Amino acid sequence: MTMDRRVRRTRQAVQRALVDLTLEKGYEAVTVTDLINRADVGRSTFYAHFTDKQDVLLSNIAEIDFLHRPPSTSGELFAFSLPMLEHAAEQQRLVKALLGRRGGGVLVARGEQMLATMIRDELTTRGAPASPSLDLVVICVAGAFMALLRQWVDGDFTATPTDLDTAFRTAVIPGVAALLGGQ
Amino acid sequence: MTMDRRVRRTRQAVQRALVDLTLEKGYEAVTVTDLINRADVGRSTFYAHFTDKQDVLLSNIAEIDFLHRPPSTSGELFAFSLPMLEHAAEQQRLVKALLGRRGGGVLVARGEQMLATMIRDELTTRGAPASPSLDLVVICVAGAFMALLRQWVDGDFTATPTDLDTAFRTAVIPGVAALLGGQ
DNA sequence: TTCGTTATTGAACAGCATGTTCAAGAAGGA
DNA sequence: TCCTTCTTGAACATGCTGTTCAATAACGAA
Repeated sequence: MTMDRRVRRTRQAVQRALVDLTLEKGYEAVTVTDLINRADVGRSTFYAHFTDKQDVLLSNIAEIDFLHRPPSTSGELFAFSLPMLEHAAEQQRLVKALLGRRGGGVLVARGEQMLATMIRDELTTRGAPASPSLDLVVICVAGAFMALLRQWVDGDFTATPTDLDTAFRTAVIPGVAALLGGQ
Repeated sequence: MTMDRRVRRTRQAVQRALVDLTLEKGYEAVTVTDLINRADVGRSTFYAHFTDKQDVLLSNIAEIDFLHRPPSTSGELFAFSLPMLEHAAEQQRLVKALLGRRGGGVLVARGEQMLATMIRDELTTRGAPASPSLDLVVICVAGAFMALLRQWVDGDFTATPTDLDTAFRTAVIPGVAALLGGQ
């Protein structure tokens, strides 16, 4: 499981280089050559570890660990929201580089999918019957949350996690609650 | 105002080439050389009209005209929804190429901004006091709608416009209504 | 410390995309 | 018709990609 120390050093250096360079130039503008230079790693070494620029991006997913939180099924609806936002606030650099406007769109898409799955599970657990139309509502909720997150990140984290959480709940909880109550 | 016929022909050929190629390979994978070949246009001609691949993309915005609908301020809340979706359903090819997963993310971002502005105006017109927290709710609503649209497009337009409209309203109208009613 | 294994290096390479230039020719429209 | 404007194709410098290879360096287990 624990890799060779050299491997660890190399991979980390490249991953950090991607974050740094993305913050500086935006993900699109970052080239493999940039990564190599910034990470101070041989070109052949890079391709021994990653296939792509995007491969480096995806390898960073594990580090955005607030996307993997266990869905706290008990308690209030969408309890994931506030803790997730608070966690994001603590990882501003990383989150901004990877999820921001200047970041690679891939992670946003993945995040939205993971969120949607999480939300769908929560709703069916609470008694909503699985159906195509439920899925559509789930997309709305996930889209709302991710849009909020993106906006926050691109606006350099003005507003507090609580502000965002409140807005999110204001917008979607009444609708979802009506859906659940009506069963 | 009306351009030289040659100019019209050239620009159209390139724009169409972008749509076609995006549907085939995805926007990212399309190169300027591809556009030139498909449009059957000289390289120097291309650069006489566009600066970029992205420039071609943006020049297509005007064609997605349902993003410019006048906000029908009267009648029900978010009346733009169903007509917009119906219009999108009629322009599947174009919409899928430009707004889909394989399309350039730029237009999605623009669409979300325009939507947010439209929604904000509608809410303030109806008496919601302008404030930062209102803006956050607006982001949620716009994000929900765009997420729905993206999902629809990438799923090849299964579901009807009415289905989507219903889901959208189910998810966000109760929350927004509470916000308006509470004033 | 030793020693076999594994990772890194740097340079070189072919391939391809970009964006610019220019003189010659074709098409437009008044 | 005739002047203007657009298009053409080719050539070019530049920069990025992804691969290869033999030499060297670092690792970690015994």
